[in-house]
Amino acid sequence: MQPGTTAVTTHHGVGHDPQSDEDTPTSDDLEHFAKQFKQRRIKLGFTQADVGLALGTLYGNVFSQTTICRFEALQLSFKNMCKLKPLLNKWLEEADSTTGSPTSIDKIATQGRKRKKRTSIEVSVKGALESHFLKCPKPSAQEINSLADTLQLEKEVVRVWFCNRRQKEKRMTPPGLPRTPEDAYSQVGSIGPDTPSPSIECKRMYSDT
DNA sequence: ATGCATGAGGG
DNA sequence: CCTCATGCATA
Repeated sequence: MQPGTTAVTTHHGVGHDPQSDEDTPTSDDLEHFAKQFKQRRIKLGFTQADVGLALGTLYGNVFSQTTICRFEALQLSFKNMCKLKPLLNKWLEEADSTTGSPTSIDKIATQGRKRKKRTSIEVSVKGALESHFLKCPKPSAQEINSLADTLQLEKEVVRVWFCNRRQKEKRMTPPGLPRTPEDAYSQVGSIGPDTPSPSIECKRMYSDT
């Protein structure tokens, strides 16, 4: 491991831990924590779903595999990450201190609501949507209607697609970022406030389940 | 791991 | 209608 020399905490007065829970962490803190968390989680033999459930039985806040996965991948908003970090940190402490203790099982009742079947949007259509998003990330209801008609989709589907797309833009890790875990110093030089990279590589890595 | 979806809260 | 946190279902 690298003997982190990134201790940039502006200490002025009393001493305090950078990894304390009573302070808004920096993006760097979160990134590091997420990495450590995932590593330890795997080492301890837990899956993302297990953690989500454990959080529920420990503190009453149940989370799905999806959320844990997104946390580890930094695919949540900064605020959301800050909110979840203390919880996961607590779980980590518990998990590693509890040497082989059986976890209690808990279940929550599922709602009797009918969820709409996930609409599969064709790749070509997705491309069209993305093009429009680049021009206008926030189209009006009328624009959505128009688009929906052109693409032969329900306008609700189009509307939701734009909502989800906007959320993606707000994640900590912007879409298309080469997040190679083994990569240590791969910089393409100077990147501006926006993504000037015309070609984006899509890498698939199956490091763990 | 990720795409589409829900629902609460705000205006 | 939007944002935001979150997850079922699926690739």
